[in-house]
Amino acid sequence: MALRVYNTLSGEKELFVPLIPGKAGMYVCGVTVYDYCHIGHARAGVVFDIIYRYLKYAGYDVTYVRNYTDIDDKIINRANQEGTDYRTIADRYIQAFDEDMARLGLAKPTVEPKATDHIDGIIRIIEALIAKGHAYVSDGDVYYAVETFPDYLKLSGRNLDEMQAGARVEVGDKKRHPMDFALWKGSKPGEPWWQSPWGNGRPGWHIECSAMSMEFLGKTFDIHGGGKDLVFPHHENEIAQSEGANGCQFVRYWLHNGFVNINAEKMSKSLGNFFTIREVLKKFDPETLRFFILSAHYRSPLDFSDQNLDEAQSGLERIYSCLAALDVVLNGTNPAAEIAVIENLSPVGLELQEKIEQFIPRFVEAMDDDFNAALALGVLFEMVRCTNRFLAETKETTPLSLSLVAHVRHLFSEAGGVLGLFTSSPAAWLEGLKTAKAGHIDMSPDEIERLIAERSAARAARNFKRGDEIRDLLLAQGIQLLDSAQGTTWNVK
RNA sequence: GGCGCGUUAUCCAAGAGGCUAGGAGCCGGUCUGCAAAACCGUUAACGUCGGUUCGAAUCCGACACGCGCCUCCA
Repeated sequence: MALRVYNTLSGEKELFVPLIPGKAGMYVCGVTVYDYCHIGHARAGVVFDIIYRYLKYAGYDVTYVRNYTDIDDKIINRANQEGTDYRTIADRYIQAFDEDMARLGLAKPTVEPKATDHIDGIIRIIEALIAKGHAYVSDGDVYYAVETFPDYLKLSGRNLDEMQAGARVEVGDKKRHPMDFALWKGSKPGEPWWQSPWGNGRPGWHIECSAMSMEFLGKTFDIHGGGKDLVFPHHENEIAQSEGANGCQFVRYWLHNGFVNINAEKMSKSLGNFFTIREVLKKFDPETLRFFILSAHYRSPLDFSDQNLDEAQSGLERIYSCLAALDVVLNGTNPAAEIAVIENLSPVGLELQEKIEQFIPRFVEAMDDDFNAALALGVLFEMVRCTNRFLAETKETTPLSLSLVAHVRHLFSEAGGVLGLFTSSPAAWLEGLKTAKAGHIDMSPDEIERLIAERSAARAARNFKRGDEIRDLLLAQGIQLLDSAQGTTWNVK
């Protein structure tokens, strides 16, 4: 049983062997803070959150670094549009990012550095690159000379000649080679700047990640993550910078998450077909969004639509309903999960017992296989079905049934801790879902209650015709009635 | 133009040669005055054409369709 991860560099799943036994260093490219995050950011955040959680669960001492890119053309443009400074914009959207990610239940990384706090480190790397002949100064800018780095494009599996055939590369007159990229940009009037040996200016986009990862994780570390779209040029350039400057391997395992699609097309700022996390969370609860993201493998494309979110919500509701039923049985007690006697178990009880024993091994097997959360969820659902069956046939609780139920509950908490799910109290989550749905109807709760009372009276008088009329009336409003021995309640369909 | 990925039942989705994935839905059952909800059960698939193999959704080849990267992107 060992963790295997898909490494973009090799194009294969590889056994995960950390640089230092028992430890894992992980760097994930965060966001450029110039606008609210969209659900593509949510996916990247959730994906690497469960990778982080699973590495910890697997026993590694993990150092997780996720940066904020807080200086960039887009931030400056936004500041100019609003007539303010870059810092105001960056700080505003850093805060927004933190709020969004907290709502999605992301665990805090070990460090969340900002590019602008690492200008010194950035300058040191650029100096080293110049000294080694990998970079050159040109009219206040500094560029990386890609032809001096033979391994350039090894991550994306291209070559320089083919890239040029793409013909979308502009040949700047400051560059020696059209593919050379900026490490340092001389500041234009009105732009923020920092002092450097090459004059006042600011860092290029790629260099900050080389500087910050080296600062917190060293010259070589285990995992570097980000969206697929960062493979080229961002991560390719990071390799050129870090390996060019340090002369040793930069990253051992490159992990890239797939995109969120809208109607099978990539969702992106440039296409304008994106939804912000905030918009989505007005309609769906954060855990539903997280569950949806986890329902596909992290490298696969994920098609976003209301229908798919609805389905995710139904699935999550199924699990929470089961957990709520477990909590009712447990009724606040916390019996030992150890099973003392397993004679007397019915076939269904024996099956549950078997599922319980297999649960963690199967869960771990799924997650060990390149963090296959979708498969892991399948294991959870099998447990739900088996548990429901057991609860349905168990009329009275016994110490044995209680211990089985408690064991199941513990397992869901354990798996939920890795997936970042089931953190709410099941009853509260289900109630919250009902309340949220109730916000979408026109009828007031008082009016509904009045009609329910009238219907109950009619039914008591065996006037089922009138009772059914009221039921149909409410249903037309999207309100469905739930009759039970305790009376009638309602929810929104 | 170059490089790469994908195509699994009504929909979403896992699956790296022989083992019921799973979810949503449909349908059937339990429950109910009848329903609904809930629960249980059940159904069905591997883009096309070839090849390798005792055996292919899975490996190889061709084709078709879709998508991504090559420009800022998660």
